[in-house]
Amino acid sequence: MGRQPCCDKVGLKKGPWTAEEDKKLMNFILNNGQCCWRAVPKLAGLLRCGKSCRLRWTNYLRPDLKRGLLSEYEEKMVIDLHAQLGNRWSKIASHLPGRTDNEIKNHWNTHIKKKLRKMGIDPLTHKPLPTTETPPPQEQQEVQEQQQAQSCSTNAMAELEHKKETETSIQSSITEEAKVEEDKSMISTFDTMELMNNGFCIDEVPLIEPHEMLVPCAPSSSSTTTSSPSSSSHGSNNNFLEDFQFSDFEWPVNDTDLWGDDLSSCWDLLINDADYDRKQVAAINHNPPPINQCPRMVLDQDSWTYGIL
DNA sequence: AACAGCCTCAACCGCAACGAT
DNA sequence: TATCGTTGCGGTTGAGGCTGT
Repeated sequence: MGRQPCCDKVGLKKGPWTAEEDKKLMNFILNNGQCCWRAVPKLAGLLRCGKSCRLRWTNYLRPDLKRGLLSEYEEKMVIDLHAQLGNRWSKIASHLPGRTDNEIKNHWNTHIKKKLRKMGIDPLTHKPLPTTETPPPQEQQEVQEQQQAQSCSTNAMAELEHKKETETSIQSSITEEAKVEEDKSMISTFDTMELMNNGFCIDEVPLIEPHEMLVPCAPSSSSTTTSSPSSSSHGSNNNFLEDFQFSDFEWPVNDTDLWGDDLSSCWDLLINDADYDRKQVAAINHNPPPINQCPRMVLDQDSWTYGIL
C-alpha cells in the first residue's frame, strides 16, 4: 500500500542550496514557467527532488518575495489572522503578499508566540492566560495595558460591527474559510479594515511596491533597503541575482503596467515602511493621492484599531 | 579566546488533498 | 469507485549565527 516517494532519493542532493543551484532553478522557472515540479530538477539539471525545488522557489527565489522582518502592521495581521484561522499558515500568508507560509510560521514560532505570552495572551487561544502565577511588575503593567487596549478595541469594534450588520453582502473571505468558531468575542481588526473599505478584499490588491520586488537590475543599483536574512546562512549566500540573466522573462516597462494608471509617480513617494498603512490605503484605492494629501489610515498601536487622519 | 547554551530560519518529512484515468 | 501521480501544507529538525560567561 505504501506510496512511492515523491522522487527517487538515491543520489539526490539534500541540504542547503548553492548559488549555482539557485541560478539553474531560477533560470529554468523564468524561462519555462512553473510546470510539473517532478520534472523540473531533471530539466533544469539539478540533483534535487521536485519538492525541494518547489520549496526553494516558493520560499526563497520567487521574484515577488518581500525580504526582511515582518513590519508591525504585518505582525498584527498575522496575529489577527491566526486568531481566526489557526495554524493555517498558507492561508495566513495568502493575505500577506510577498510573505511565505514558512516565513510566517517561523516568525510566529520565534517572535510572536513569545510576545503574546509576555503580554499574558495564550498564543493558541488568543485569550488571556490563566493567572496561575503573577508576572513580574514590568510585565504586569504590559498585561494591564494590553487588557485595556483589548477592551477599547472591542468597544470600537462593536460599533463597527453594528454598522457591519447593515451591510448585506459583505462576507469576509477569511470568515468563510475559517468556519469561525462559536466564540466570536474577538472581533478582528482585519474585519474592521475590510469594513472600512466597504468589504473590498485586499486579496485582490497588490500590496508590494514595485521597488520592493526583487527585480533584475544593473549591478550599479544599490538602493535595496532590506537585506536578505538568509543571505548569510547555509552557504546559500549569493548576489547572483544582481547579474542574473532574465532572458525570456519580461518585466513590465514601467510601474503602470503592473499597478494601473498614474500609480508610478505615487508609488515613488511610498517608500518608507513607516508609511506602510498609507500604502495599504493607496493600494486599496488604486489612486493614491500625493503624500501630503493622503488620508492616512492609522493603526493604533495600543488598541489595535484603525482610524483615518 | 574558548566554550556553552540559545536562537533563528532554511530545508526536510510525512501526510492530506486533489485531479486524472 | 479505486488507484495513482502530483502538489500543497504544517510540524519538525539541525546547521550556523549570536550572546553571555
